Amino acid sequence: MEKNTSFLKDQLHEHFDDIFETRLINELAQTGIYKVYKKGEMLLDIGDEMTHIPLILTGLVKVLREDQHEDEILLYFLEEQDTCAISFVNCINRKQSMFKGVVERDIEAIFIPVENIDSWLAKYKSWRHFIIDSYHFRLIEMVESIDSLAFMKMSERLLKYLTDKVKISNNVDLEITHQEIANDMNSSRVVITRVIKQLHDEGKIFSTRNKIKVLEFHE
DNA sequence: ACATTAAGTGATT
DNA sequence: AATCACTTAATGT
Repeated sequence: MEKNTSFLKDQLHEHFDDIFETRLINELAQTGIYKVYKKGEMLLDIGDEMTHIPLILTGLVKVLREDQHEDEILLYFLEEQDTCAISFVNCINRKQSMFKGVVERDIEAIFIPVENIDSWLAKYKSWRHFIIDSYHFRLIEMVESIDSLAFMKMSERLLKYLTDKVKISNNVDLEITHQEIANDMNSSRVVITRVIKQLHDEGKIFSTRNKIKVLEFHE
């Protein structure tokens, strides 16, 4: 037990040192549960009851909304230093999740039990800021997602999707199929193929089987 | 060489 | 922008 706690402490210092104060890190290390998930595993399904919230050390999780007919739409990604504050509210109310979380790139995370989350809000300023910032950031991403759906043309949406992927993976070379993109964007493969071809011809991307290189993107 | 999976295309709604 | 039906190209065994 002692060994495990010190391992968690090290991990937290490595990834969250600039966010959390030492006393909080000690508490997190005592109550947190360290877990590793592989790509493709589901962290959370719609309807699951929330018992823990994740602090992501490494890797990437994508958060999706799903309708009754298994159609999915990508909402946002969680990466290092992120948590899902939305799930935190669910925790406190003991409500079921509205979202689905799937591992996009192998993750290491520390799971914090519900019981502590609430009391730490009053106790630790850094924890309070962390949760509020996270909530704020998630909201901004949601608004972007709505804008994209409501106002942008397919080609603009796709380019935003691709450039977001580039930013997150720090790599302009993406390994992805048209079908996977269609799933994330709740579109059809044929439509994606045609828009990809258009962007390719415009010189904004370079695409081959299973690969897309993003040539033009702006911060 | 063959089977499987990804991508391209015209026609239609 | 979506769907159908089909073709063509790339890749794995």
